[in-house]
Parts: sequence; structure tokens; C-alpha cells
Amino acid sequence: MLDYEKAISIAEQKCLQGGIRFTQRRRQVLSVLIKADTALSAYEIAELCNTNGGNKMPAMSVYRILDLLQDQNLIHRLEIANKYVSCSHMTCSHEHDQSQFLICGGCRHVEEIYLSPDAVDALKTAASSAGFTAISPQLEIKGWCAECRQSNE
Amino acid sequence: MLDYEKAISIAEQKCLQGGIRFTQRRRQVLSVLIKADTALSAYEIAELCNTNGGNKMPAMSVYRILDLLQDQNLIHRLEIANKYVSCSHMTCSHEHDQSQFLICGGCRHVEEIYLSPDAVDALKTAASSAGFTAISPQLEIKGWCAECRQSNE
DNA sequence: AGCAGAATTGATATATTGTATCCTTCGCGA
DNA sequence: TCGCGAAGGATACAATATATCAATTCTGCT
Repeated sequence: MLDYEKAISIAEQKCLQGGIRFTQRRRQVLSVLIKADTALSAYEIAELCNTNGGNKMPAMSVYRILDLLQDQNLIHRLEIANKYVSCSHMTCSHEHDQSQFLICGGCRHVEEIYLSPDAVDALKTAASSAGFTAISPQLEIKGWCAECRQSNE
Repeated sequence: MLDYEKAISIAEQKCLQGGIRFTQRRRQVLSVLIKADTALSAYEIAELCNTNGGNKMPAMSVYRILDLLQDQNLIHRLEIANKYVSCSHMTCSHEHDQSQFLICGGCRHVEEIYLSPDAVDALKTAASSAGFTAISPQLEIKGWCAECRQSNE
């Protein structure tokens, strides 16, 4: 997990640089995502905010805030799982890192992985020969976790 | 595109072998998917059935039929795009083929690609070291098509 | 301090995608 | 032909997400 305090302060800086405010609500949503050790759906985030905190967090606000945090590269949306995770490179100094996620097609469990540069290159080559300029800086791969694979066979 | 007649007759055989009927409705849904040159959403399939054909095809039936066709390995569901495509290996004699799809994160356009065995191996290795027994026989990769990439920068 | 305008949030409605349930109808074999 | 299970119809509803407009809050400026 990320260093919580450091991540929050970096997020605050990034927002300031982006010309937007790092409000309580935004802090709250990001904080839930950083503290979670799994990917969360928008409605799960809303629920967690309402459980821990006090004032009501409507799902609509969560979506708005998630969009905004994504624009600042503070979180990722996982399209296979319809869930969100905080960016594990948030506290790194280098930019433009590629994040890679394995997502279980059964239980939707999410694991972050690190592909070899060779593997990423192979994907990029295949992608560009299909007319895709580049694969996304965030790569999602669907698979089957050990547990789901067992119970499926 | 697949040889339509051949694909339909193979589908019929597979269904018989699986102990289920290849009804008119099921033929209709599969036929729409085979003839389409793109991935289609369930509601798009229903609409196409209602446009071309005569009798009404409710969306619920489409979902039921899509589930069933998936069980018979006749179609794939693309989770990133929330769409469905007919299996391009339907008419091949060999089984257990890996299908790979590139999906544009912008317009959701879908391209089928063919990764080198090396690339697939690299993915499998990374996956298994993360506790995933295997990546899915159907691989989805999100990227950006040339058009969307241009209009985004 | 007070005001204007922009950013943020609230509130409500609605779209999209998908699942659950229960009942009816259809087809095949005894 | 009768009965049983497969298939389909109908309806309700769940989960995820977007659109819109009004209310509020903040910020910079005078």
C-alpha cells in the first residue's frame, strides 16, 4: 500500500497545479481508495464514505470526483471490473508509468502485475499492426484466479 | 468474415452435441453476430433482429441466448466493451484457440489481433506469478485507436 | 468588507446493461 | 396422446453510469 500521508499530500499538490481544489469530499474519496487493498466500485466507495465518515456522500458525487481524480492521474478506472483503484505510482517521482492489472473473470478480484518490457513491446507491436497507435498506458488483462479456476472445473 | 453457411451448420452440430436445440431465435441471434463486422451490444443485437426479421426479439431473450451460445463456445463476450462477437475460430477444426482483442478505450471499436506465442507466454508467466492459474483463453487489451488518439491530443 | 463569476455540490431524472422470477408454450419420447 | 423438461414471454428490479439544472461555496478583485 502507498504511504497514506505522502499520497494525500502529493494529490493535493497535483490538484493545485491542475488549478482545481482538493476539497474534503475529494480527499475523502481518494482516501477510501488508497486505504482499500482492493478495487472498489463507485457505489462501494460511496458506502464506505458514509460508513466511516459522517456527512452523506451521494453516488453521483462519487462519480464526479472519480472522473476528476482520473484526470489528475491519481486513480485508474478498471473497465473489465467496473471498479476503481488508486494509482500505485502516485508517489513515484517518474511519470508516464504503465500500470498493469490482472482481473479475474469470475470473482472480479484485481491484482496489479509487472510485465517485462519485452512483453509490453510485443503487445505494442501487435497493437500497432492492427491500426492502434498504442496500447493504453494502463493495461487490463482478464484471467482466472486460482480459486475461481478450481471451482469452475 | 466467417463462411456464414458453414458457421451456422457447425453451430447447429455443436448445439445438438451439447444436448440443446438450435432454435430459430438462437439461429437469428448468432446469424446477426456472424454477419456483423463489429462487436455488438445485447440491445443492438435485439434491435437488428427486430429490424431485419419479423417477430419481436426482447432484450431478455437476447441475453439468455447469448449466455447459451457462450457456453457452446460459439461467441465471446468482451467485458471491456460490453459487447459480443462471434468466435472467429468457430469453423476451425482445432480447439482451445486463444482469441485476442484490442478494444479502443475511446470509441469502443474492437479489432481482433494475433499475438506472438512469445508474447502470450510472457503474459502467462506474469499472470501465474501473481497467483493467477492462467490468463483467460480470450484476451482483452484496452488501447486507443488512431482516430481517438488524434482527437484526444 | 462586498461583489461577480467560477468552481463545487445537491437533487432529480433517466439511460444503459444485466439479472431474477414466475408462468406459459412447445417439442419429443414413452 | 400425455407428460416432462427445454425454451420463451412477461415483468420486475438491480447495478452502473450520465445529464441537467439549481443551490451553494469559494476566490479574486475592487
